[in-house]
Amino acid sequence: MPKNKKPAGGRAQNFEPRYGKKTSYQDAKRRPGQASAGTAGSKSPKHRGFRAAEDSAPAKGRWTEQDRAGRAEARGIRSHARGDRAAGGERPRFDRAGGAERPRFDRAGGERPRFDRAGGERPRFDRARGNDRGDFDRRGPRGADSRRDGQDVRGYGRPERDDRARFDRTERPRFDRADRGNDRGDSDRRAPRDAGNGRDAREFRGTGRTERPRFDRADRTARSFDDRPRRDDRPRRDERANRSDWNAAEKSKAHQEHVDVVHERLQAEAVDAASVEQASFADLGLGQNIVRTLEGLGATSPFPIQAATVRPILEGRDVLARGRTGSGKTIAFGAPLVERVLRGQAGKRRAWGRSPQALILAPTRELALQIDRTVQELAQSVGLFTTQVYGGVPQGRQVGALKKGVDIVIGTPGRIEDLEKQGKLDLSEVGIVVLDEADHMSELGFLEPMQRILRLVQDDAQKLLFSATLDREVAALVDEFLVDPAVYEVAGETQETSTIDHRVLVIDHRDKAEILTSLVDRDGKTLVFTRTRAYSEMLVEQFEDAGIAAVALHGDLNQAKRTRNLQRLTDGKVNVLVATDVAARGIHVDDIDLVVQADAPDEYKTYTHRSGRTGRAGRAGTVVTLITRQRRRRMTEMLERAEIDAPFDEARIGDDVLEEITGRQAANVDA
DNA sequence: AAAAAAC
Repeated sequence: MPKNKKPAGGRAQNFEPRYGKKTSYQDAKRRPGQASAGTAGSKSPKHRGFRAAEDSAPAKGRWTEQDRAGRAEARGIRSHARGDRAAGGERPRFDRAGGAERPRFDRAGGERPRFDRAGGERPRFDRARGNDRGDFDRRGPRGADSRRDGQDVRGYGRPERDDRARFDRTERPRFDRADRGNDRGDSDRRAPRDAGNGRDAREFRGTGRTERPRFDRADRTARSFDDRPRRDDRPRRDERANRSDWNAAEKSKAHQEHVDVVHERLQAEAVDAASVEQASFADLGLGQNIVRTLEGLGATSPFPIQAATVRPILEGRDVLARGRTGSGKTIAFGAPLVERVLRGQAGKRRAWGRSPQALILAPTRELALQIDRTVQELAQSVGLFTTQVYGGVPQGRQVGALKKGVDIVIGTPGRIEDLEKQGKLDLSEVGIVVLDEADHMSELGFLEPMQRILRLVQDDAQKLLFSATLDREVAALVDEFLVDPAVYEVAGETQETSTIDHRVLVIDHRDKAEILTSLVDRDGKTLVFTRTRAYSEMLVEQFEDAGIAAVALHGDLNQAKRTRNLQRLTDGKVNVLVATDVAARGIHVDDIDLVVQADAPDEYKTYTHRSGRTGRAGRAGTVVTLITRQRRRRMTEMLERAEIDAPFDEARIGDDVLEEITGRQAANVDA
């Protein structure tokens, strides 16, 4: 029954682990997820990330280590493609003149590429001449030695970065919450000027790898669609066979073993907030209308991930980007995508029945809807049209919109394939594809539909892969569909620069129901995650019985209920949403300040994404995970992989710690 | 093992 509202307990407690000791990787000065003997996830010979001694045996060639990593991480695809290239000696050429068929993206433009042709020729990156690893995969050998030689443990391997991101948790300053929002470039639209003092202003240059294309303004060159290599110049599909077999086998093995697969971290250009904060959206190359619309959306100056990706996307590059949850990824791909479609459509907009030029794919319908809300505004401002294509609703409206002609399709894989097969959605002119939550879209069940869809768009369509947990799990897609992708992440995105407090409550199972009720009995918006649909329904009932209005969100509900229930939380008509992992990724509700994990997640990525429903765009939030005693070890290991340091508290019904969690949040909301 | 994604 309604209780709590106790004002904040001592703040300091929130940052002082009172349970357990520091996690092992802190002591070891090593990042979780690093492949090594001591790494969680690679200790067991049964684990996919496990590297036995013989693993580092005979060097076979310069890309052998990568090859090996690829086999473990990408189920062999990547190595295949590499092998072909290496054997061929030279990277496939894409000779524009010789091309029998021009990409259809430029169909209306006569002989000239229409899509961003101002910049002239695209620079050629000859992989065979030394950049044999590409941007996607240039991490050094993963042998035990590479960790100990003083290099950045994260694998940047660039000595000049030592002044900045050491990722050495024990040495990093801790920030009080009061300071937050002032020291983060992305926490505040006011873009603090003092951010990152003492760091090098480092733009998008590939330090230490001279062969990487640079993105200084001066020597930046634009690339048209025509300049892009055609996919049939790449290794043929039959030569890359049995990918699916690999996937299925590896995945099912992982499932059988209940292994939380830790993929190798993607190597990325770390974009320093301080180095990009000067640029405005207009500076980055976006047009007036879009810039104005962004302002209307509350985006007056670019967040770091946006500052990083807008330019390369406008240049036509394939881009992989990792930015923490709530860091503004939708705009990071949405704005340049609209700009680019606009440029490619000059003079031929609004033709009846025109086929879409861009496709944005999301793993859930709610996320597709949400992306559309942002992208549609941007598109409208320049006279472009978007439509959603997702399942669970009658297809009539979607088909009707497509008949009239749309420029940008946003949707989920199933319905998109369905309409395409019915001949009601023509993907052949799609020149830009975005995969939001790309790592998730590369998982079993999603990967093959994604591959089928990507084969339907233009061979040389630009691909943009975004996720807060982007890792090498996307390798299967990258190898087949991306060309020389640029990889970005935002520097310094660590727990210390986050606005999320993490707590773990160790409870008795018999207390669980009552503790859950007391946690959601509060003023702010609370999102509760369960492992199963049934349990989420059960909890809703339980909360309602306790007089707390709550709604559920899971895949057993029809789409109308799903949409309505989420809306009710957004509108504030209820304060409690109980959801399965359908709501784990991407969903943005402005002011969720407490996430309760009624069931602990099994995977660290799930932890990251669920947690990311709070603490968005620099706002404060708390994540509480309930576990029983016997799960402590597993929880500790998962937190290590998620790179989260959270205090464990024993809790019983009515304990102060519960009041502290709920009461403090209520106080924050008032503030 | 569960969840998501088409009808």
